[in-house]
Amino acid sequence: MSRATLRDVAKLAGVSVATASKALNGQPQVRAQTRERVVRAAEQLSFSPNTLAQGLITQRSGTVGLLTSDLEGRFSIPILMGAEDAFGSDQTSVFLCDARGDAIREKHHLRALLSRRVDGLIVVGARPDTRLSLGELPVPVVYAYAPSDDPADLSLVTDNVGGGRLAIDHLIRCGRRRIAHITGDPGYSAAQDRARGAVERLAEDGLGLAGGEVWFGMWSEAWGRGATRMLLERTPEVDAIFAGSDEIARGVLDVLHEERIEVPSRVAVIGFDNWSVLAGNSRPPLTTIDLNLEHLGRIAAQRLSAAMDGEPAAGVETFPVRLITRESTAPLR
Amino acid sequence: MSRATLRDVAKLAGVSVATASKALNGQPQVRAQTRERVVRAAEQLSFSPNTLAQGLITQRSGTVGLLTSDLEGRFSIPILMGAEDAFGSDQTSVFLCDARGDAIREKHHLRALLSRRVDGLIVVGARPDTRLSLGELPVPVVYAYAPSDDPADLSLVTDNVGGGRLAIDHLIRCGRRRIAHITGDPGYSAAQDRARGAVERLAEDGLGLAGGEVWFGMWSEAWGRGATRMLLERTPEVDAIFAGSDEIARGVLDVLHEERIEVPSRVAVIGFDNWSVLAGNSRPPLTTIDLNLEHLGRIAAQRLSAAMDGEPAAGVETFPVRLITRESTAPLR
DNA sequence: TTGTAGGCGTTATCAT
DNA sequence: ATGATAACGCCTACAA
Repeated sequence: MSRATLRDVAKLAGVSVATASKALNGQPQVRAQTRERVVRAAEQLSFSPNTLAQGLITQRSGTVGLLTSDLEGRFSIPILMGAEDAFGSDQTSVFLCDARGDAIREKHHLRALLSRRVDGLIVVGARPDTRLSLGELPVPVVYAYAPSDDPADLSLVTDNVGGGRLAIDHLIRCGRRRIAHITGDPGYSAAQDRARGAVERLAEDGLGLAGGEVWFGMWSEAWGRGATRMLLERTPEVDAIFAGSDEIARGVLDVLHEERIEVPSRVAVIGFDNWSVLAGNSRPPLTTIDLNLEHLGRIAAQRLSAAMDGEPAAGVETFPVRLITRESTAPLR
Repeated sequence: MSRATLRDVAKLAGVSVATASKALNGQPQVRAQTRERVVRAAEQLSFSPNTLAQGLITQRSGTVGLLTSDLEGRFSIPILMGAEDAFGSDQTSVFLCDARGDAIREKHHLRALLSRRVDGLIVVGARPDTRLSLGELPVPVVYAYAPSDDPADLSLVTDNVGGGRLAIDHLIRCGRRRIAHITGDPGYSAAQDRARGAVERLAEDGLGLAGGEVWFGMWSEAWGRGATRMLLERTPEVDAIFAGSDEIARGVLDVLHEERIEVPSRVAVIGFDNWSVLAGNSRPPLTTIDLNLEHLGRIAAQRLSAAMDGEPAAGVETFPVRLITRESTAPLR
C-alpha cells in the first residue's frame, strides 16, 4: 500500500491535477461525469490528500499542541480527553507533550510544536496553583486547570472555593452542625481555597469548624486516618467530616469503620475529586465533589478554536464543580 | 511575534535562501563569517523552520500516531508516557487519538493520521485481549498491550501467565501452602492467564488452590470483599490470597481487617497492577505485580523507530512483569 | 564559497 | 468545464 499523489489520480482519471483537485474538493465548476471519474480513480488508488502540503498553502496545520506537566496525574487526563473530544470531530489533531514538570523539557516541546506550526496550544498544569506564562507566542494559548500568572492570558480553572462551599452546604442540609475539615498539603491553593469556601459557608449559618481548625496535612489515605484518630480524640461529638480529597476520605472512612462509628448515620463523610476507583468502591460509596474536568477540557478546546478564528479572550474563567451524592452522607433523622 | 521564513532570514543576512539553508543546517561549504551572519539573522527574527515544508521534501513528517482505545484506563497512560518519552521530542512528535473503543471513531482517526503522513503508528488496547488488526497500512504499526490477531503484525504484550507464576512463587517462598486466588471477569484473557500461571506454579510444588477453584468475578473492591467472605467461610485455613488486581486486593484486605485476621502474619495478600494509589496506601501497603507498562511503551517506540528505518518485525513479544514487595506479604515464622 | 533552479503535493488564479 | 501556472517554505543538485 504505497502513496498515491493527486497527480496519479489525475493521470488515471485522464484530467489535469487542477481539475482533480476541484473534483475532490466539491468545487462546483466541474462536470458531474468528470467528478465521478476522478472520485473513482481516487478510491482505486486509495488516495489520501497530503495534509502537510495543504497546510503549506492554507497556512493552517490543523493541529494543536497539548502541553501537560504530568500525564500520570489524574487531573490532566480528563481535561485532555475533553479537549481531544471537542477537537476530534473537527479536523484538528492533537500533539501530546508531557513536560514532566520540567521547565527545560517544556521549552523543548514548545519549540518543536511551534516548528510543527500548531494552530494553537493548550497548557494543562498538574495542580491548580498559578504557573508561569509562556509569554507571547505566535499562536493562541489557553491555560487549563493551572492558571497563568499573566492576566493577559486566558486561563480556565475550577472553582475550589465554590467546591468547599458546596460540600459544607450539603452537610448542613443533611442537618449536620459539628463539621470538621481534613485536607491536604497547605501549600496547595486547592487546599486553601476549599478550606476557605468551607469556612465561609459555615459562617453563613453562624457555625465554625468542629475542633476549631482546618486539619491540613498530606494528600494521602494515611493522613486521613491519622487526622481522623486525632480528631475523634479531641472532638468526639463531630457529626460530619469534609475531606479535601477522596484519598483522604478513604482514610477517614477506614478509621470510622474501625471505630465502629456508623457512616452516615452518626458521622457523614464527603470527599473531593470524584476519583471513581476510590469514591465508587468505598464502604459506603462516597459522596464527593466532581471537578467537571472533562468539561473544562472541552471548553478549553472551544476557546482555543475561537481564538484561532480571531476571537481571543483573556483573564481567568472559573467553572463550577458539582456534588455527586452517594451513600456516605444522608439527612440526620 | 509573527512568523519569519527562511527568505526573511536570507534577506536580512544579505545572502540567498540556499546559503541561508546551508548555514543553518550546518553544511560545511559555507564561510564561517557568513554562517555567523545568517545565524544571527535567524535569532533576530526568532526564525523557526517550518517542519511541514521540510516534511514535504524529506517525505518524513517526524510524527507518529498513538491510537488508544481508552484514555482514562490506567493501562494506556503509562504506555503512552513511555512511548512519548522514548521518541526524543526533537525528532518525533506524537499525535494522540482516543477512539473510546469505537471502531468507527478509530477508522476516522486512522484516516486523519495517514493524511497527516505520520511515519508510524502505535496502537494501544484497553485490555490485554487480542484485537483486530488494522490491516496493511502504508506505515509501520506496533500493537502494545492488546496484541493484533494477525501474526504478521508486531505485538508487544505483558506476561500475565508469568505474573501469576511470580505471585504464587513469592507466596510459596514465604512459606504459604494454602493459597487462594480471587480474580476478575473470566472473560478477560488477563484473568485467565494469571490464573493459569498461578495454577501451574502451584502444581510444581504439588499444590492446588486452597478451596479448589479460582474465584472469578469482577474487577472491583466489592467483589474482593464478597469473595473473601465466602472464602473464609468455606476455607478458613487459607494462609495466602492472590488477588487478580489491586482493587480486588483492597477488598480482600478490608474484610481481613474487619475479621481481625492479621496481614501478613496469618494471611498474606498479594495484588496485581501496582496501581500506586491503591497499593501504596492500603493497610498494610500491598505487595503486588508491576506490569512494567512504561517500559513496554518505550520498547514500542523503539520497535517502531526500527521499522520506520526499514527493519520491520512481526509476531508477539512478551515482556516480563516484576514483583513489588511491600508489607502485605512476609515469611511465615 | 555562493547563487540559481527545480521540485515536494496542494490549491488558487487565471486563461482557454 | 478544464488546464496551465504560480505560489506555500524548504532543500539539494548543479552552475557560477
